[in-house]
Amino acid sequence: MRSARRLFARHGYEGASIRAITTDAEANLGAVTYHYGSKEALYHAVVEAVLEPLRRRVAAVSAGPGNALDRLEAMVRAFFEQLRENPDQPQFMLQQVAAGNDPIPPVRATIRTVMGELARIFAEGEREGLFRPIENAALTGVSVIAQPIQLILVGRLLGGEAGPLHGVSDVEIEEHAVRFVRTALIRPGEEGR
Amino acid sequence: MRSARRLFARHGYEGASIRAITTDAEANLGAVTYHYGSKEALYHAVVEAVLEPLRRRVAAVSAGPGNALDRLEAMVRAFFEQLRENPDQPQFMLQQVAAGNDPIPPVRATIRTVMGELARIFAEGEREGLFRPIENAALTGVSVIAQPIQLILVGRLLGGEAGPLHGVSDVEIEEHAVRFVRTALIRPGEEGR
DNA sequence: TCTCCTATCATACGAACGTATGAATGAATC
DNA sequence: GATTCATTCATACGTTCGTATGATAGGAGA
Repeated sequence: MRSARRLFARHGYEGASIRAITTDAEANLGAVTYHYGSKEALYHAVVEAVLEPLRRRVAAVSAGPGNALDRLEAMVRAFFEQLRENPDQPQFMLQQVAAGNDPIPPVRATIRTVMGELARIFAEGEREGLFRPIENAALTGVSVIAQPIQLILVGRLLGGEAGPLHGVSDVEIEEHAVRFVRTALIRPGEEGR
Repeated sequence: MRSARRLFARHGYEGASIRAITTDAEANLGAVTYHYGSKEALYHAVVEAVLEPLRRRVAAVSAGPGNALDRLEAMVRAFFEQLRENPDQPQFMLQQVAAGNDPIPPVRATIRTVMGELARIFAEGEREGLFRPIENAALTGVSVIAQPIQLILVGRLLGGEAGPLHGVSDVEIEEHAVRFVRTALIRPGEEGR
């Protein structure tokens, strides 16, 4: 599983061969077929294993303490935490998106969970007068989630020796994302909160 | 080229075979080798062909009229225009990012151009007092560019029959992105501009 | 000790891959 | 009309792919 996860993330579904995975895992070539039935089944298992903890984390934040702004910030931080702990995960999410096909069930479930929790936070934030009016919760949700995902991924890409993000720490990136999202959503006059 | 572009975008580099591409293009199997030399050379040609117009467009916006806020908005709209006219492009950009390897030269050039132009806009916006203080231009640039990319891609994914973005038009998506970015960067008190 | 049963192993199979090769084609040049 | 030359075409090569198969191993339960 660990090898599959890394190689699928790095090279995509077609690019990661069963041979490469089993060799990396120091297992026999037949191991995938025996334990999972097929390469595709292994892939689905990996995706589910990657996304399930994210769903749990998101649900926990949503049930957590604080007002809407606190919980929004916690949501962004939860994404960062999750993506930092699982360096291969963003690639998976983007591969799913980039493929453009109907997403497989665990992806669909994760999208539904995240969007649902964000919509609740937005609604509460508007009710409390903490947030600006939000015209479309789904679009705003995408805008918010885009921050951790894009920043982590692109940050990795631009963080190289000569890249524009060279030397920028993970903490700085997270604080930037939180500030950016907060600023975009908070109602003018509530900035102190 | 057109077939290669579509199939590379849809299935990734490894997932799109020369046979599939040439069949789709109603060309001979040998056409790729003859005209480009190898599959990899074809891929590089496709990436360059996809990114070059984007670089031109970004440069044009940066040289265009208006204050920093106008040009920032124009930049976001330019991305939407570009991505709408080239439906396969976002996948390419994300595949490059997801692969995590050293980006190939056209990608590197595009990143440099976009980030550079955005940094100029930010600096001018701060100087004019139109923008909030921007702590890190590169991070803020990523946050801005994440909007069109993520919204177009995820919008496609969530726009299905039962998706949360079903029925949301391209125009609404673009207006949302412009508003989101504008709100996140404009200095309080300048909202009327 | 013998019997299961699960797991690992080496190996084989057909299909699909990227690439190479030489013949056919057909418009341009003389 | 003959020649040239850039393309197209059918086909072949060796490799790698996902999967299937039968042998082997080794601990658990009788």
